[in-house]
Amino acid sequence: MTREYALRPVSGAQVAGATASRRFGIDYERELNPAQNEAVQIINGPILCLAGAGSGKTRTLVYRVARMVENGILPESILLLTFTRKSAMEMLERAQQLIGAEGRRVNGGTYHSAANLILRRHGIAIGLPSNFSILDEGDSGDILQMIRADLNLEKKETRFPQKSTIKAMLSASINRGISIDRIISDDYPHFIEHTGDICRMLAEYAAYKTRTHLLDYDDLLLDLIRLLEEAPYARAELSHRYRFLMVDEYQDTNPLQARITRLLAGDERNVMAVGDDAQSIYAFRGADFRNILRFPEEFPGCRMVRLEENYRSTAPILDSTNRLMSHATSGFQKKLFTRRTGGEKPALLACADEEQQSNFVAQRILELREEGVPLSKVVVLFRSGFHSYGLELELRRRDIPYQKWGGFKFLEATHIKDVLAHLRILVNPCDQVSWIRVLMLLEGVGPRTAAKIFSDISTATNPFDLSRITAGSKIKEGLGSLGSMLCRLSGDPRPDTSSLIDIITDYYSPILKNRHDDFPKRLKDLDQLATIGGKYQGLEEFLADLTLEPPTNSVNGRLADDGEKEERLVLSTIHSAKGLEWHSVFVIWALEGRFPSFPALQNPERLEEERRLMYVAMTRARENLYLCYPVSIWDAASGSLLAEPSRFIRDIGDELLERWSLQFDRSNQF
DNA sequence: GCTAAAAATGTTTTT
DNA sequence: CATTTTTAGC
Repeated sequence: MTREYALRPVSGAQVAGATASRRFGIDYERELNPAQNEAVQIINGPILCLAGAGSGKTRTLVYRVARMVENGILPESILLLTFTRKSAMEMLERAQQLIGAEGRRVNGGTYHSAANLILRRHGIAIGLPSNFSILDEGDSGDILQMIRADLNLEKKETRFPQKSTIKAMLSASINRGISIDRIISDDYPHFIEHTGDICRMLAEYAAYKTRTHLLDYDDLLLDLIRLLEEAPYARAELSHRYRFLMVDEYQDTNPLQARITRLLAGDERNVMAVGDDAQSIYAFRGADFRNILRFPEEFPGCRMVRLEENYRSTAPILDSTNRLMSHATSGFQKKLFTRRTGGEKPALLACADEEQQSNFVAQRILELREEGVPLSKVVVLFRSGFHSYGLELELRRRDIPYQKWGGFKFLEATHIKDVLAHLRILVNPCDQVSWIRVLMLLEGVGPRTAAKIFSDISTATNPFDLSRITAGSKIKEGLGSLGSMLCRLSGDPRPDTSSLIDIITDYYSPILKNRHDDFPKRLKDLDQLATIGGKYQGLEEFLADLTLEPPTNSVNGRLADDGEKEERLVLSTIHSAKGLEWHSVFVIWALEGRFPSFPALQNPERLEEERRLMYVAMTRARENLYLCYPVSIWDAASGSLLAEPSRFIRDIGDELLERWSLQFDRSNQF
């Protein structure tokens, strides 16, 4: 997502009116509906576009880019903020298809990736060095655990929150703009007695990050705000450079991102926000659908356009999703319409158990393929990553190729993190977390010894000279080979990321073989890491991108690097499926306690979010929609029997769905 | 005191 | 299945 950028002088003519030539030969009035066209033609000033599911939102954004460029606006001065890498890529690709090479010059990415780029360049204005490393959730957890040990908070009689919970508290506090005390007393009342200790840890965490030049995801946003508010010169330059902002999925922005939008918009306020309050599904990370409703107040005089015609789904599917949302207790009431009459009602499948659910899905998918629907046009959606485990077994048994989105990520795998830690040390030798991770890979080194060795390293003139560190002979041996490798790597004047990874992999593979039985698979992952690295010139850029926009391949799925463009079924969490569409959609585990999920059952606001999540899932379908649930399942996690179909199915009602009854057919079992 | 191996446990969703 | 806690071993 990173691209080289050259600042060019801007003249007044670039925002000229509609008289500019139509060089792309686009007939806007014919290719867009009136509402879409209105949104496309309004270029200056704030505009809010409320776009229902499947209403041609991306199309509108892409055409608007074309219109702007036709008007003489430099593609470079357009900044497209989207929520996921997938949608950013899709948008830039489609812009390119429409207007050619100039489309490539449009800037696009997530708020976090934009913050990263801007801070690398301008961060120095607020005292931030440009070689900072970015922490993912796991890294933050490692640091918190270390701090907990340092503060002697390890042994507690009453339950102390886990590191991931503490991080979640901090994130909630920052992203929602609520004090940490209130977050704990409202959302984690059972930990209230530890409030003091948690605050001590978090203060230490903040100090630690500053000291070692580390930024977590939230810091990227916070520091960008700090830069824009405290460095007027940088802000002026940036709002001049990104003169035209477009934000997709605005309903998923949080207060910090809204503030960034306002700051970047500058005085000209050329901002378009696109979104749908009914599809807000990121409240857990501070997003607030009311943000989009507040947009007109934030940008007085803003124009409003509504896109309500759905081009995606058939009428029966849309009827059921409209019905689902008519039970919503908050948000705009609205009804999408479609001209795609005909088509089947969504199918409802009560399965005996998980096995039967998996069997049905697999079998039906094969039938669809017979009917001419390729695997790649089919998706199975579920609430949580682990809901697909059973189905994955069945798919493997039947040799149905699939890829899984969401759930465990490539870079969360230990072997990937190990190799990346070596690279991070090279970029940022103050990075204690990575050092300790690397040192603990050595025979005989645990957390204690690693910390000791690190304190020696941090005072040394050359951090990679490990030969003079005092340690036992066994440890010394390991330190020796680590040190010589690091010296070799850091001595390379023109390092090439992929060969760096290869050298580290050579060093690391004995360790890998020692620890993991499945090392051939993991070595293949490392090969792939090197391949990815080959696409970057700079190491820093590679590491930042990997943290912000990780590859979507799951570790255990078959890797996509084997060249052949095989047709594959997609398995995805609903969150990862947002903004996309498929010919046929299966939603599995539509069961009280799974979807809506257990933790959501207590809280009406969360339940509403689950409803929107179901809405997002169902509106992905063009032609076929299957809602499946096992009739009764013992849930070990909650210790209860789940035997109620999802309340959302009841809300839709029987007359809009078609019940399929499953016959037992033993011939399919083996 | 520290490390390493073995048993237990428990899972939303993502940048 | 991967992390976290417990226990054995050095």
